[in-house]
Amino acid sequence: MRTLRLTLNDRTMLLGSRFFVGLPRSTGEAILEDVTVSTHKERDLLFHQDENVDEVFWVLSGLIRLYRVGKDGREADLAILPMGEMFAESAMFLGHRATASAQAAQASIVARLDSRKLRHLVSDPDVAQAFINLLCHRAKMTEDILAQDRLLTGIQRVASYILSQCPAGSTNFSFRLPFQKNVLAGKLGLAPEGLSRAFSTLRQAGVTVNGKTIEIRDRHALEQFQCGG
Amino acid sequence: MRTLRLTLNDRTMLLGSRFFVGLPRSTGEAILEDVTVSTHKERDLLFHQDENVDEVFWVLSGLIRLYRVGKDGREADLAILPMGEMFAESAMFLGHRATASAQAAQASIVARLDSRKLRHLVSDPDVAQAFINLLCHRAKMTEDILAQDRLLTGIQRVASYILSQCPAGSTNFSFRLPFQKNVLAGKLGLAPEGLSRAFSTLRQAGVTVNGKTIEIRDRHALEQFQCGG
DNA sequence: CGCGTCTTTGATGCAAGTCAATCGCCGTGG
DNA sequence: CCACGGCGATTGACTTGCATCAAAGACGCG
Repeated sequence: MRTLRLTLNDRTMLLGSRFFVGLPRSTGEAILEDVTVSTHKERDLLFHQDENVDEVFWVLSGLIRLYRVGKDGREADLAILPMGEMFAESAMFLGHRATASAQAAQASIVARLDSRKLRHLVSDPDVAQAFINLLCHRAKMTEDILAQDRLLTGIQRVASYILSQCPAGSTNFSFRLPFQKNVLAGKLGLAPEGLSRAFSTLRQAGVTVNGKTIEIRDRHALEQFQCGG
Repeated sequence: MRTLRLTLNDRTMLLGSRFFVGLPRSTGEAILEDVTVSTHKERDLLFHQDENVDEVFWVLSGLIRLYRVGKDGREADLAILPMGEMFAESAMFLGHRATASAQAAQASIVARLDSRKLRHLVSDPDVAQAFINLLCHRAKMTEDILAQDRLLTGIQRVASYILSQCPAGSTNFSFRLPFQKNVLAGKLGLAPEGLSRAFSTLRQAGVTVNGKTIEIRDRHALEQFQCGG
């Protein structure tokens, strides 16, 4: 399903997101001029790896999962993108070939723009700089994940994730998972069963899981786990 | 040790490398104007993660290893950079903080440039485009490694690597490893012992390893392994 | 020739994937 | 309102992959 234009809310949300935030207002508005909007049910496929992709996308709501599919059909998540994130941006510089598949991990709304239009604007130094910032940030994210995969065990990655959700300074806190456990498992490079077991091991570090609510009794106990206890 | 200027060979090599190849000759030469050169023994540290890095680098010869160090001291390789590759480029856009450590994996020679100088040139659309291309390419590399780590076993990654060295169309070939097995193991996310065992398993697929020389009798047998045999 | 470093091999243990069964939750329809 | 069916989450038993430790072998270098 396709709706024609961006709501005002979505527009201001996007203008505050990573890609646009460094751009002059007028440039940002000009880019958003020709944007279209589409909605997707959970599990809808936006595009498939190696397919031709002539658009760039922004997540307006929901959650988009980027992943690769192996020869045996198994899938590996590369990123889980929340509201405001841009994607398929590197396809537009790499011959319009998608480097990964994109799927709605929940019901989602997505903004899209013909990438040729944006491509021309790269001659504007502000736009180029925005791309560079975005790409650097993305590169670091992927490096972080790779390093975590190689340096930490599953349980340690889960502990890290929980701590990353902890507001600085608090030792005792709780939060709601922003997505299904399924999705979190994929993001952390674990099978769903593995995540489940990790949670149950972390109980002894004072972590209580109830549906999507996670409660941490003592931050420091968790930090022990994160560093290899 | 530091030598003053670039040799003519190095200069033309760099001008043909990924970052410079899309740039007008004059722009490339201007950038290389203020470059300095340093040489490093194997295992020399160029910079450490989280350190301040005010330069960007190019590999003139040898091999530079980018890696992260975990809290327990274990190391995870993010990339092994051969001649012509640029690095620490994202530090210059991320507050001059290195996202990884860099070490010479062999005796190496490296060109370096004050990153503030290059930073100013990003307002030149050609230079900006060169950065964007570089960053996209790098992002894809890292994604590839992540996907390989998550989708393939160690043996399959080794098989993939060997096949990636195979000239298209030939079914029967041999080549020399461009670095120590140690380094290859790290690049593939394996312990050295793991790589050794992988080679010995692959013997039954017609792979013969003798020092740094690798010989493949039948490409197709290897492809079986790569896909999960 | 002898020493150190890289590599290989073997034995062992842990991490995590897989398969299968169960449980709990929620929405549907009777 | 309750019974049913479906799906995600959990748990258990088992298997595989790989790191680790230890020792022996190969290789290069002074």
